[in-house]
Amino acid sequence: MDKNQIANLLEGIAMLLALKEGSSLFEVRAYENAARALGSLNGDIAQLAQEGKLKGTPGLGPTIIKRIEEALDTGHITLYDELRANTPPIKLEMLRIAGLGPKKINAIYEQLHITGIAELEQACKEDKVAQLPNFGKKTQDKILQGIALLAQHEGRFLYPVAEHEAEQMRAALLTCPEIVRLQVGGSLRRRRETVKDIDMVVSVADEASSDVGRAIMDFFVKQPSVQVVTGKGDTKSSVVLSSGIAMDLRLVNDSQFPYTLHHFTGSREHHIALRRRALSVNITINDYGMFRGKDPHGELIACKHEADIYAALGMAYIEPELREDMGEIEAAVNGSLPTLVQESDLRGVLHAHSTWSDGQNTIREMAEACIARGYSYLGLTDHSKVAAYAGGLDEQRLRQQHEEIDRLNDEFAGRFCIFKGIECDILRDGTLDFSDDVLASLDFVVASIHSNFNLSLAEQTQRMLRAIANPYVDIIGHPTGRLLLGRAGYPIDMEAVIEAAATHGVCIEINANPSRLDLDWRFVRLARDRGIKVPIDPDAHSLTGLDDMRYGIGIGRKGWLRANDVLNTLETEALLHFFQTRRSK
DNA sequence: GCCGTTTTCGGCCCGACTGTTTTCAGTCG
Repeated sequence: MDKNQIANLLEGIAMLLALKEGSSLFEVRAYENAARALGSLNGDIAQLAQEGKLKGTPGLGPTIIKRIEEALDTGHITLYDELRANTPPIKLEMLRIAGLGPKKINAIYEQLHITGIAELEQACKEDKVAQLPNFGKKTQDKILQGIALLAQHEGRFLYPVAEHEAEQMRAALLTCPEIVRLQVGGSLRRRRETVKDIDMVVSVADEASSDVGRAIMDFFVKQPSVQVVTGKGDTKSSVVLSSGIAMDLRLVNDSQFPYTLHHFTGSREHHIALRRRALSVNITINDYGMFRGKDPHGELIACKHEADIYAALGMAYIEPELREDMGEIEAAVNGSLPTLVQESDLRGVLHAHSTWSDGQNTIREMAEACIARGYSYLGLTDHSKVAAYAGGLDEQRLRQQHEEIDRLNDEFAGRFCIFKGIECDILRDGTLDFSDDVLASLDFVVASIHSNFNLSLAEQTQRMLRAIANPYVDIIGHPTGRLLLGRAGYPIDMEAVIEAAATHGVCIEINANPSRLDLDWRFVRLARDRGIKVPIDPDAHSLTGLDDMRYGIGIGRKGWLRANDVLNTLETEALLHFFQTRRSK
């Protein structure tokens, strides 16, 4: 059993405990904390357990360590099995409905004996839920809305969808002259790969009356993109937009803005850790300020900007992308936070397609679009021959493509460079779709899996490791094959892949396509720590696909990448040297 | 269930909004 499987079991225990009547919420939290602590643990879990090194890890106490050991020894956690056996599955399903928590779920289950979501929907329509004690018509309607939302999108949205909605609303609100500051917070600001809802914070002048706030809230809920108003107050309103995504608007006085923005940027885990640190230096933080002592009406520590909040705690400013309680607080205290990569650090594009395979634009068009975006090079990577569905190139067409690239490079000489690459399929057995002498004719090789997704974890990992060991492979493309909100990636031992890539000096890309964002940011950090260069690649199949680079930048920043950790921040000559040096080894 | 340079017991981040009930519990972020 690996680390993530055990973390999932612990998370499951937390969820099941929450649904069990009479259990302690703090115990639930303890299991949640433990699951996360395990997730961010480096190294082989079995080995750490054997050497007794789990002890001392914050969040892992004697009881939970015993449960981890049980999972390692037997593949099971008895507590989990028991809880699972005693929890009707419908309770877990109901947990995913917005507005339903453990208490209401238990009340519904005990009194209506529901066994499925469809039955719950039926019971709502028959007005049975509204009749329950402490329930009412509005709660019932909210449950129906929640069920509809769940069916529509599984409750999450791709980053660009949320970004677009947020940008539109931002532009509309900025026409209100009373608004002093306005910023998007939440997971969107933290650049998570998918977003559940949009948080926006606005401020008005300190001396503004509550009428001003009310007018802004009225304006907000009347925007054309608002479909349903789910809550409205003077300082907070909630809506669902026509795209199905929920949005909260928070309104404060301008002197409270930095504290509130910080609060609504999250993450929850970052705040718990930060507030714990604040308490240890006798400071209390809430949505509206930070105060000396334990009294949230005590002496205010004045902050104009978010950075002042961290400074008051004796810490460096923590970029929103890093606020996930993954070690950023310790790093901010001891001054070891990285200077994160920015889009302007990128010098060129690697991993892009043209009309030679399944791209929509010619090589020239792609190259000129790169020049227009300020890039110095394009690493062209059309598909290899086995990818017939994508018009993959055979050896002869590859040679013809190289002639075209040579002509274009002559034309662009001195101001732009096209590198001859390929996105070469990794075959089922881990060999590549081209022979070594064909691969040798290229400047660089991206190797990707596009078939046989259903191999076992062991087989898929072996397949990838064999490809990584091929001396002509420079970059692994979209390493899990996942499509966000669409399909899970193929099973693969990513730690083993990263280890092998580090050994062979192979890069692992962040595929910047917003439906992929693969390598996952949680593993980007690990790859970086192992010294792996991580290219940020658009996998562009058209000119507009080149604009996806910024989504990859977001993920790179979440993975603590600095500019020199990213392969395509290298200038043309340096990158060529990098590829040639790998070849000569 | 975890944790401790005030604590080995008694805390655990903190507050808005909602709905139902009439003073507060539940949910959410």
